[in-house]
Amino acid sequence: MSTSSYHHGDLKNALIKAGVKILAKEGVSGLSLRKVAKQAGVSHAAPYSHFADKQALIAAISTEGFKQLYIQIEEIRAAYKNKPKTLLVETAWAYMQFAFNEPDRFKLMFSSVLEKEKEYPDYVESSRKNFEQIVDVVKVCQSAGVLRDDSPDLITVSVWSVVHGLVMLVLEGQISHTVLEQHDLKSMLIFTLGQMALVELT
Amino acid sequence: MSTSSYHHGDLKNALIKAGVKILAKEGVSGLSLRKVAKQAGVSHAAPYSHFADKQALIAAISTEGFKQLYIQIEEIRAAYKNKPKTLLVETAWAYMQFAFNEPDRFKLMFSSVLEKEKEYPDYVESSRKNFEQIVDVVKVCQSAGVLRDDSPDLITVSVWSVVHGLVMLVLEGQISHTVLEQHDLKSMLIFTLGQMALVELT
DNA sequence: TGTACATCAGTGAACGCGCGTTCACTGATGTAC
DNA sequence: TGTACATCAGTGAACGCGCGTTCACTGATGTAC
Repeated sequence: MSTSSYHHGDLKNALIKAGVKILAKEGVSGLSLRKVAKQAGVSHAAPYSHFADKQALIAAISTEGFKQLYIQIEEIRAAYKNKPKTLLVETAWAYMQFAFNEPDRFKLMFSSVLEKEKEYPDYVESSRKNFEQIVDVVKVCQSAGVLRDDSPDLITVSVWSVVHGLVMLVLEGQISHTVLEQHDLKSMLIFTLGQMALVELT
Repeated sequence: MSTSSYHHGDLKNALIKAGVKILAKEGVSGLSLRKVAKQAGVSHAAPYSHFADKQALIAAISTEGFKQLYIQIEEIRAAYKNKPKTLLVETAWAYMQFAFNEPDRFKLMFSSVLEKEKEYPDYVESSRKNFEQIVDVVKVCQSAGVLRDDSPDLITVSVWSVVHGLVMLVLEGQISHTVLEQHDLKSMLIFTLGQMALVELT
């Protein structure tokens, strides 16, 4: 599987990686099949051997992102199994860090750029799994009296909303300079999550 | 100022309106100067008499959106001056309704599609004004014991985050079918805001 | 009131560009014998 | 072990398209006299 051979060997994954790189360098609007192919060192028609069209590549890039995020949060869950307050904060913080490490992949994943989700069962499944993962964290926090004992789905939507909203507002440059200068991101996250928790989070 | 004359009379505003319409029909990625010109019934080079480039038109479309949203929320503020709980809910609801009436303009306004904001002082100013408007609502709620008595800026960021996050997640189709079927948007908004409030909002 | 003229909003042709996708092809690979 | 062959991943030319922007122009308008 030398890189100099005519056949690439693992072009499919290489294209996903290249896509992630283009996303990081040029954003969602700069993501094109031709650039991805070039980044992977392959002719611009080569991706069609592995993806039906641009949407299919986008689906794969997103899906892979969901899986990575899932793993990162699983690690948090394992580490803070018995510390619900820390579990809540660190799960949210992992989400936020993921978003800041790869802003444009994050935006892609949680946007409707992918038009026919239904056609990509792997995408749908990993997205659903990530939601269930947060529901599980929320349930632990509910049992421990950290979050209100309401419908777990609704509480999850609330918690997710507040974290997702904060992330998006910061990512999109909507939070004023003055506010950002006075507080670091993690403090803002804890403060904001703290508005929702039944107990002090710090 | 007949519409059949060679000179349009109010092309600048007509172009903004046309842009809003294209946005509604084809989304942010479908917004092009050429389509906007066509929609306004004018040659594709005509916009350059009123806007330096595409970014300038985008700035104008966003700015006008901020001004409209400001007015809508001012009406809410006038109507519920002395009912802080209702004020909070209805302000958030106005924000949400604005987003759902014109999803793509909303996304445009609160995104970083506009690259050099600084070059559009009118945009920066109206965006800042809208933030201050929410801060004022938050302060009223704090005085009335509806929201925690912390830094108004931070509380505003929290409240804004939760509402913005919920809006974005719903707009981008991230909330699962099953959850959406069981709760209407306003209930979800009130529930979510309720997580943050010190008192029952209903 | 009528005329000459300056202004400048809007026109239409043209530019170069990058895009997604297709297609006939080529050549490296692995397998059957 | 060596050879013939089928497979199919990757190539490169070509397609049509819509885009932002420029430019020399035209003709409607308002103003100065």
